[in-house]
Amino acid sequence: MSAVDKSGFFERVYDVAAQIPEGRVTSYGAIAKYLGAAKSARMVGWAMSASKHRDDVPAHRVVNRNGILTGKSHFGGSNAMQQLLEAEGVAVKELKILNFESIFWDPMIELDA
DNA sequence: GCTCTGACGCCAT
DNA sequence: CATGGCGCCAGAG
Repeated sequence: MSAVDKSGFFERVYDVAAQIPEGRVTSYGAIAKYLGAAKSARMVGWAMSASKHRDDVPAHRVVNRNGILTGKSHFGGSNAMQQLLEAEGVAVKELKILNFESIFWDPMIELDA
């Protein structure tokens, strides 16, 4: 019995998100694709909303395909998401991650799918 | 049991 | 180049 039960779709998303290194970011689509559901990027973001009560899931490190903090609105209503990213060394400009490609963490590569 | 919505992504216009 | 609509899967009403 592991600390994380990967019985459902949520747990799978949490497992990947939890492996995102500090100062790095990934996209919903990248995680979705890694899970085998490339077209279900929405499910990933949706799962994240349910992960708000989880400290193991750094949802602030997950952004959309454009590197924009789309979920910022769900992050307490303030710019908390951007603050968290900048605190980790991620440059963010107007909810847009700078050098997004440089800090992009792809599970398909890092986890070697 | 059916319908609507939803932290996205890509194609069409 | 910008805007809109459809598709995907799963939970909640």
